[in-house]
Amino acid sequence: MGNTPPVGRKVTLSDIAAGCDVSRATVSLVLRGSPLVNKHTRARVEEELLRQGYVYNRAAANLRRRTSSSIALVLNDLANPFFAEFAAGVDEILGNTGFVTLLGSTSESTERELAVLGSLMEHGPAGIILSPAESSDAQQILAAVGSHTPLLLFNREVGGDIAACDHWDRLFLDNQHGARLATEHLIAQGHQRIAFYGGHLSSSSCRQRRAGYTESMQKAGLPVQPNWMVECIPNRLDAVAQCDQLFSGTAAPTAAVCYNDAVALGLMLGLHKRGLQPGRDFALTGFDDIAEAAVSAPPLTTLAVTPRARGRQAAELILQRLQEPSSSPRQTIVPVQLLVRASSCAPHVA
Amino acid sequence: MGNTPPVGRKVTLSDIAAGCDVSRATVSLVLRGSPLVNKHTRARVEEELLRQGYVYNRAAANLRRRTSSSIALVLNDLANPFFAEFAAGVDEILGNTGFVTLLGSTSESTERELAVLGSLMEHGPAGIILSPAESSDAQQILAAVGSHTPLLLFNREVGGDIAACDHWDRLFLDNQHGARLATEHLIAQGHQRIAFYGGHLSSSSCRQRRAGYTESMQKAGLPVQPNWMVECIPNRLDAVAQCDQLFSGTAAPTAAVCYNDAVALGLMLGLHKRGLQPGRDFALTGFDDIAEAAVSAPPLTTLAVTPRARGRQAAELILQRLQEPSSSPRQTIVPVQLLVRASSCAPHVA
DNA sequence: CCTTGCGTTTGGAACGATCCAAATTTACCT
DNA sequence: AGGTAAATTTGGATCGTTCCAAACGCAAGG
Repeated sequence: MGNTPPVGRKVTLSDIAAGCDVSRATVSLVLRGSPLVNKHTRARVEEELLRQGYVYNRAAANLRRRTSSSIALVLNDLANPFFAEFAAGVDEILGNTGFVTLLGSTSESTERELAVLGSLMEHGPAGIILSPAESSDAQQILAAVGSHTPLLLFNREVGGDIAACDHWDRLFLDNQHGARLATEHLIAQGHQRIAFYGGHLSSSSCRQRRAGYTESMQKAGLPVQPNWMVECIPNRLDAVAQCDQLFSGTAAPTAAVCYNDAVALGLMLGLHKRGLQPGRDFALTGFDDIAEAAVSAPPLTTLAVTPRARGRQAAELILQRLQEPSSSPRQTIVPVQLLVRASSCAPHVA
Repeated sequence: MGNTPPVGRKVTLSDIAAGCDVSRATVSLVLRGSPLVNKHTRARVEEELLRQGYVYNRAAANLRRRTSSSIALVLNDLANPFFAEFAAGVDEILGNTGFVTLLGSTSESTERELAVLGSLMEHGPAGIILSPAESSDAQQILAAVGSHTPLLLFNREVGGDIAACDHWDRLFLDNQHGARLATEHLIAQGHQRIAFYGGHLSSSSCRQRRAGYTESMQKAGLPVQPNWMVECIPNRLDAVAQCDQLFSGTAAPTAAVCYNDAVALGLMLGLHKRGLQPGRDFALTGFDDIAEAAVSAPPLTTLAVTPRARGRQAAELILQRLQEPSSSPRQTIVPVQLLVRASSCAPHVA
């Protein structure tokens, strides 16, 4: 008794069936924990499964059942800690639900984005979570993913004919409100000449943050000088480099709302180089609350967006969508929270 | 002419075949670019593919061909920028090769690691890239992945009966040599009382780095005080918290080799709190060269490990293994490079 | 007219699972 | 024992693709 497992081939359900003299159907029922099968049969089958070292072939099952057990996660920049945390959150939930995460990283390239989406679609994901590249086009993405796979757009709006994609779910940060909170906080501290520093206008999140800033400035009746609106690549290095632009006009700002934490930390260094001490001579705020914001010198006032929780939320949203495929699309705007730390001091009296 | 695509169902190869009146086999040949099919037939089929919006079902093809087009990537901590960069590198290469990345994040939990591996195995990956959790057991992992799927161990050795897993490929950093470089650099700067700060002895990389440190100290004939070997959780927060331990003994160190950059940056803050200025009153080095190392105050001397390149390398190694499944297992130790910055000053003369 | 050969096309059996209706066994009640 | 209902098991078709051997059409050669 007990024939040996097959050699160059994986153990299949038929091998188990043959090994303990039942039909394939019965083994299948055991695998899925059906209450139909008899206790003793189940025990015999389970022993055989162990003995032969069976591993379930989910692809075959999915083919037959016309289901899917994967979710595609396509990110514009996985190396960015914000998205890395987000991905960890997504995977945390999906892993618990028996789904597997198909990863794709696009490095902000729309070409690569389309290629990655195309390749992932061939694996038939049940849904897609997409944080698009900066200049993604709605039409092209729609063409790549079709209209049968639910898609959750995260973090950024796409360009082009958005109307065609109004069946997508959306999960965005409340960028505008966040920037308003930061600006109002600086105004409350007594600042009047406040800049908006960093980011690219081509990204929707930057435009939204700027809008919040502008709104608050107008509401407070404060003017905005052109040289207080500085664009830069949203990383530390370019933020250091563009610092001088802030001070190129006649009226130098005493504070800045920064596009994100990376930019804010870069600006701190730039200020140091000009002999200004951030948190004493100049106030500034960030966005994201990355790990170092709490421990920089001075600690950075910023807006917490809890990317890991966002990842979990995104996963949950797409799973909900799978449950009710035809309920109307949802747009979720998640609030952000102002964390006041030492970098947003009151204006320095010279 | 031209019947419409099916409704509640995906377009299949049979739909195309029916749509342009050829057999399924012919369509299949067209899809795979076979030279056998006639030019005109190919054109007709390709038009029909477009017209119906066909998307290839790779799972079905893989089932029939008994192949796989995915690689599992299982990481102990995706949220860590080092691994996020690594993952981006892996995905970059795999994406170009038509493979898809199955992601799994384990959060340093061995339980979750086994669960994730089990779940990913059901999708039949062609290979596995694993950066194991701190106290992973070789036997258990082997049981989870079987011995038919090639596995590349990254970054850490696993515990338990390693002999059973000597068919795995390995890709490690040269931790010991790196720590030696850092220690020797500090010695050359004139330091004699040098600590090793941070990390957990349960991780193999920490043990290796300590070994390199100890080796260099012995070679230079320098004694090591017990309170100079401080363990801490390898993140910034705990590194700040444990700082005082360094100064608890009679002879305070004047420099420290830190387990990694996060720890080093934390230590900097801890030193500040004690009124010591890192880079002037105390010298220190990190490990990893994370983005902020270059822009901290002072900039951090560290060891560059180029995680993105490591990711690309890991992907290439596993692809090579798929090419030659039975060549003998490889162990690759990649060199690390010392980057001298301002944090590693000469001893301060009081 | 029959063969031969080449270039193309094709039906049907796989791959490893699930579904379903029908068959079989077991249990229970008169 | 006979009959019926419940519990358990099962064969065969099927998911969407690829493989393979066989068949087809057609031109050249005998």
